[in-house]
Amino acid sequence: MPRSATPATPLRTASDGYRKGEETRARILAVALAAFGNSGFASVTTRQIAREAGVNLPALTYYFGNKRGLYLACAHAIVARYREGMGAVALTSYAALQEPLAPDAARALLKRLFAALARFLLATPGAQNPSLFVQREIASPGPAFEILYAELWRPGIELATDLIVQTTSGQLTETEAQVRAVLMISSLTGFLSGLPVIARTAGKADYVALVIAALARQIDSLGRDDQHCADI
Amino acid sequence: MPRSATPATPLRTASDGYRKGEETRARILAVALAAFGNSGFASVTTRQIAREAGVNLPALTYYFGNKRGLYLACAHAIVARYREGMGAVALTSYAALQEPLAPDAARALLKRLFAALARFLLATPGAQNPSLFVQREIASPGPAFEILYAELWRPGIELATDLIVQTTSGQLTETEAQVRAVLMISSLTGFLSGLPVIARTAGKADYVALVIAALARQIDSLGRDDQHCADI
DNA sequence: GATCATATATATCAATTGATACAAATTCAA
DNA sequence: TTGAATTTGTATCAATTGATATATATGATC
Repeated sequence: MPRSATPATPLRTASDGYRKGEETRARILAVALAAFGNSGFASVTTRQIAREAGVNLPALTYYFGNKRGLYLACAHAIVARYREGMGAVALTSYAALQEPLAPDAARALLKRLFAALARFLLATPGAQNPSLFVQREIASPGPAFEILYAELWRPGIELATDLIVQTTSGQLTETEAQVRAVLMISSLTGFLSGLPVIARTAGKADYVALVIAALARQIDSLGRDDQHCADI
Repeated sequence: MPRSATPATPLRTASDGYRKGEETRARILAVALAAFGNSGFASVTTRQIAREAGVNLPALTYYFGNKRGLYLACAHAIVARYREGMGAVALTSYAALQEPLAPDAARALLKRLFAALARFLLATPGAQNPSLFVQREIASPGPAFEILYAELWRPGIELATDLIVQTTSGQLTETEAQVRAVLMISSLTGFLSGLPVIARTAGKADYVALVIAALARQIDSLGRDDQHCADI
């Protein structure tokens, strides 16, 4: 009998006994995260997850209620992982944006933010990387869209947008800055999706450094209006 | 009885008789393209496609052999659409790259290439937009990966990479240039994926112009090394 | 050790899915 | 018109899927 009526976030008695179940739950979650991230909600079967996690089918129901509950649990885990990896840098920027911010200071924060994001995304090994999961859910909303949008997408875009506005001393409108923000973030996540394919032709390089350098250069060119804008 | 033993690309007798079938085939293909692009191969059922196309289930088998064949036909249609929309601009660049190319000329070609790509991708209405289909297949290879990789991804990346190398007068290594190319292309496709979500907060703006302007500015900053590269 | 909550395993169901056999209708050439 | 090829429609199958009823095993507390 399941221990909870709301299986998506099962209640756990305070007593730390029965720890084995927690490990099983974590193992299922890790397998599901990789599987869903790779192939999407519909492509992955519950049996496949159960087999790879070394459990039997009803274990998924026992721990997560149903397939959708497992998927939502993955989304929550992803949000937690992002907070763990990006929370500090994001909070620093949030705090700085509370008071007037000089363009150069904003630029430095922007670089630090994107460098942290690049490191966070490119450091996580492929199967456990949360980027593809999030990308998929944003591109074609599924059960976890609202969570990921409210907890990751919107705050991320807004933070980057605000920093870009400050970096350019208000030369860009809110919409223009938002377009830049989405373009920069998308370039990162898109690069990550293409990474396995890139490694197919080019060898293994220090892509983290290369990506951070490219983004830093792009951020540098943000506040400057002395470009020689040639023809279209 | 199906008219062909290789249903993926059914043979059609030269006589233009029986034209009604060709229309039905096109209708199924259009519906499938939108459905697969939105939700991926596994999420879409053959019945759903048949219903939306106004045909019955065996019609899919009759025209495309099986679900996989229909999916591959979608991939081929996407390649054709890309060729139609981008072929001219791409060929111009290919021709120019045959002989030595001045940085400013390469930069102009690069701008024109990305402006065309942005227009092509952002102009196509959401449901019929091929970008999501391609993105999905590149991020997690499915039945159509080889086609899209060989016909779209690799040539596209290579062309942009070569133009970037020429624009920067060889200041960037092949790998560095490739990273920039993937980042720029990914930013476009990623932006497209986020567009429905963006329109949720910001209103409807002329995103085409904004995106083209942002990319042009980024291209302008490519060949210049007088940046004030501050802290990380 | 008794007892109960927790955890795992077996067997099975109802619904959906891709695919097919086969019949009926339509279209074009002779 | 006749007839053959093409196109559309009906009914159904075998496999897979998510989920459940239910039995067994394990761990904790007294």
